[in-house]
Amino acid sequence: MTERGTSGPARLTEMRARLADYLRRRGLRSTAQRRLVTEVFFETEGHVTVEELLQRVRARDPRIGHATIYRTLKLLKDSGLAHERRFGDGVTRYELAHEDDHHDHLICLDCGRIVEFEDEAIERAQERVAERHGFELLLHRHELYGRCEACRAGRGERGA
Amino acid sequence: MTERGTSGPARLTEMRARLADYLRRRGLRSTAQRRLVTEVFFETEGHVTVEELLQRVRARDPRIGHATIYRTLKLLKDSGLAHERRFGDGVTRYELAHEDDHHDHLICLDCGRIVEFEDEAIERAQERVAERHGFELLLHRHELYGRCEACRAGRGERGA
DNA sequence: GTCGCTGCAAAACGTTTGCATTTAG
DNA sequence: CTAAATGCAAACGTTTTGCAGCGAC
Repeated sequence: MTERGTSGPARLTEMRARLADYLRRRGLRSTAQRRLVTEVFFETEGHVTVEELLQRVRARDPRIGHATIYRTLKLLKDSGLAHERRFGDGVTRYELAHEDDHHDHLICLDCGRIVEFEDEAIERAQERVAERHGFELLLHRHELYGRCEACRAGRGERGA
Repeated sequence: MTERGTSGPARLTEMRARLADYLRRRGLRSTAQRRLVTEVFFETEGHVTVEELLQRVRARDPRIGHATIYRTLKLLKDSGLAHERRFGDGVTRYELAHEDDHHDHLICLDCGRIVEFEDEAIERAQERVAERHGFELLLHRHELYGRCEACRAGRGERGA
């Protein structure tokens, strides 16, 4: 997995600025809770569920309610900093948006492992399909479900 | 959209037989409610929600409870006669399974129109991606969201 | 001092389940 | 007669909302 766009601390600064911008433009406020939730989110890798994020946030401030997490994640999504993902198991996951990410997901049905992939040929084929049907393509969801190498070898572990 | 496999009434007979088979094999029963729900489902085109199906079924027998619909749809899914689809709007839809159906969906974000597509190049590319990551590909979900021709021309209609 | 934000609890949503009763086999 | 299926209502898990009080600006 290579870094895209700015990296490390510079990227963090950039993300904070982007959120600040988004808030200011809409007359919204920067509160301690919002800062905490976004910082924790920025530090978290992969595809977090709301519940996971809530736990991490409460480790630092137990008084945070789950409504705040939901509301802040919506903000992050709307400002383009987070992607919302629903992989058919009933929970919504969020992942940090990268600069130019068109990646999709491979999910192991046995252990739940989530792998990202990008495929130019598929991207192009999608455009072709949309065009063929007179659609303007705005977004897509592409998930491949299967069994990962570890699970096929019988050494898969349960959980995420 | 071309017919695949058997067509018309022959197809209906075949589907009924397939369900009967599935039930017999597992010691399950053919009840009046199950027959009603499956017949209504067989008559329904496109991607029905549970609620829609319930309404159609209740038009013929108002005493049917929604649990029966859920339970029967699960049966239809498990016997391979129905596909379960969840397009991010919070409702589960079901569609009749065809013989050799590898199709995916194009969904209009404005009017909700659902169009089916099939693309061999994408199917092959998916296999390649899975293999590249050491996955055995079992199933996939591929949805393209955009605006259909009618909506782009400003004459789209709301609803399904 | 506004007016947006918080936390809580309650409501909403689609779906599943427990149970007493009915019914297929 | 047995065990599966039904309908109802209650329970479920996730997400949303109403609201009184709090706090950013």
